[in-house]
Amino acid sequence: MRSNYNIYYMIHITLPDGSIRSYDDALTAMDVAKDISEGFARNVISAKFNGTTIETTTLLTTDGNLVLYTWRDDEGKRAFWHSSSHLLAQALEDLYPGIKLSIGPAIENGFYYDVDLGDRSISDKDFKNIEAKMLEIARGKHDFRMKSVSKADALSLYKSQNNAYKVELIENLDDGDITFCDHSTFTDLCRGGHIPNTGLIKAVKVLSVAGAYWRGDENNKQLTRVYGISFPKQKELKAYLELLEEAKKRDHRKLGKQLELFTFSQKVGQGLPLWLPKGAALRSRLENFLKEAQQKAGYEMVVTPHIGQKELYVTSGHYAKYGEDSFQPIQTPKADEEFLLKPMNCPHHCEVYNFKPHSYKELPKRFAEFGTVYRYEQSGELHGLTRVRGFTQDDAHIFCTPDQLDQEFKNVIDLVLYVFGSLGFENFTAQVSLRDMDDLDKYIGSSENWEKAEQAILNATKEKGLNYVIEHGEAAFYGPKLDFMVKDALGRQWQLGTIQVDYNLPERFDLTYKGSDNELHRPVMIHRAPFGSMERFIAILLEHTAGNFPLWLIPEQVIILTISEKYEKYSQKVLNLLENNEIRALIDNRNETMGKKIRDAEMKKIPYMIIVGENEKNEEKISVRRHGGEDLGTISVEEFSKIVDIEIHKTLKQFEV
RNA sequence: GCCGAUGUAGCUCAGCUGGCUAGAGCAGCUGAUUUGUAAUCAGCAGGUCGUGGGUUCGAGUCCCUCCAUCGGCUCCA
Repeated sequence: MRSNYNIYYMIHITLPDGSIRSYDDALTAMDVAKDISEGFARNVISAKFNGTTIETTTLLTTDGNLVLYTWRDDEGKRAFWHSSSHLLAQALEDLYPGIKLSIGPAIENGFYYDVDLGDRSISDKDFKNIEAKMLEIARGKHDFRMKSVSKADALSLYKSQNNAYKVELIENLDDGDITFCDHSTFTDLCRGGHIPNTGLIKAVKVLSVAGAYWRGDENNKQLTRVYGISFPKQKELKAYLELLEEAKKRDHRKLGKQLELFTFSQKVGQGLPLWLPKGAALRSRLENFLKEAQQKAGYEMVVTPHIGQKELYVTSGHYAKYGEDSFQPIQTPKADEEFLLKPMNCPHHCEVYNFKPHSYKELPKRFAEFGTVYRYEQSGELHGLTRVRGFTQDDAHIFCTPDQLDQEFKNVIDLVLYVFGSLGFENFTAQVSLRDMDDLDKYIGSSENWEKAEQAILNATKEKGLNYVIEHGEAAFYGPKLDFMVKDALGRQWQLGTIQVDYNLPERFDLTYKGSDNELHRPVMIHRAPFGSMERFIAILLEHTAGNFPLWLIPEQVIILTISEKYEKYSQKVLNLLENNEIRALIDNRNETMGKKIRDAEMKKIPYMIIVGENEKNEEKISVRRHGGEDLGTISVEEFSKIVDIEIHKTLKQFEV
């Protein structure tokens, strides 16, 4: 790497392991990779220099930190998929001349491109053509080449194509910062971060099309979004598609049907789940579990009606915000009388608080209720049990003094962590949802109170040592939130537990307490729901466990399988013994073979199978098989009860205040 | 609500370019079998092909409306 002209200075490249390589001339990231090893260089597909994503062909002219990425790194995948989206765009332009490109980023699994197709449309019948075109381009092994373009040139290019989307994007960029990326005959406005050439893309799949509003605003034109994914090897694409198939088997809608937990009826209405006996049993067990913990944590249960006068929601501010988009008021024979189905429990709980004057000595008051609420979600938004129109919140509202807020908030975090821990949710994200500072009109309440509330949440979250992310613009209209996000089988994030600080409703409902100074003060309110809603929580739990719920929760823990009808009496005796030990069991004494009964029990995902026949009857014992096939041998009911007890207490701990 | 797709028996699915009384497996019912760790055998029954219109000599199949579901977008108190 010796040059005749630059012998007086050296370039020092620091690699992630801390080693420093020195070169006496400018060189590319790929040159450094080759210098490390030719084999490694063949796998390098993208790079970062001093924290900025660069091309592998970018000339490094100064000292700095270089990170080289392969397909195994997230950064590498991002570059791979970002590059693939260029191919998608080119393929679409080839197949649908005159379309207008807008944006096309890499996403968590793959990439998309949003295009304006004019009056044409794309459906899944076209996917094969698009894939074939993309692969054809890929095989050309075209290099990705970045170039700087002046703002004027960039604008004139897209203005000549009548592409208002790109023009809008460029207008928001500074002259000098504008780059394009070329490959083959294709060019696109682009910030950079590509793989070396198109030839690395060996497998491509167009996954779906969808409408997507320009800039995510439903007032803008809806573009066509084409989703795809690509891989360096055909084998990897196949594995990915198989993974998707596997995930679909854990879909809560499928399992809910299979395990007879819940159903929907067109006659009842969309988004209105019907809980079947087993689902209802599971649900009430979950409720009791939380009730017990809440009782220890000083909550008091209340019960409030499913409807409330319209005035209630005018007072709360919800009517102004959501009135139009809600189930419309219920009329009565009396003119001017209107009730709303309750879309949340807070206004009712405010009135519960208001039933008598409070002293600071009584606070905090913690009112809890499994409150069923109804929200008119847009039809296109409904999704199994995770997004419904009628659901039950494990709701509670804490009314406390401003001084108590921090501690109360932290206590609620403990309760949520207890709930998540007992159900095996370890991979959750704590999301601190704050205001969108660019659109403050959306929110009600004083900015001073918002400031206090946001600070309180951040403090508690940090102090509890939660791994958290901050999302601006995700707050509720009346206050900031701490949401516990969990992913479903397909990797979609759902909000389960939520804790929200609210200074607003106490104001609107004129809630007060008498302080030690004999003056009236405003309490602070915390809304919280550890599950979020029973429906969504059970849905996500189903997807996480694939229906193999924790033993303490599952509706049917044990099934007794009789070898033949001759052992029915003994099986009944075993059932009674199990029931005495508070084990939930049922008997399968059908006239079927053992193989058949086991198969059925396996498919119902019952954790334990007890087989009783001649031997068991004579020895007064039971033979136990665990779901999945493990044989626990022939043991007594007492020994079995101990096994069950140990397993239950492994996951279900007592809540400690 | 918007874009795209799908809708056949309780469940899972066949049914090609429109052409005899719409098929299968599982589940159900009846009978035989009395069974030892993932499907015993036989028979029976079960569908206005999501809904309402249209095209056609003829529609599960083609077209339109509506409904529901699925993947996204927007929304999510």
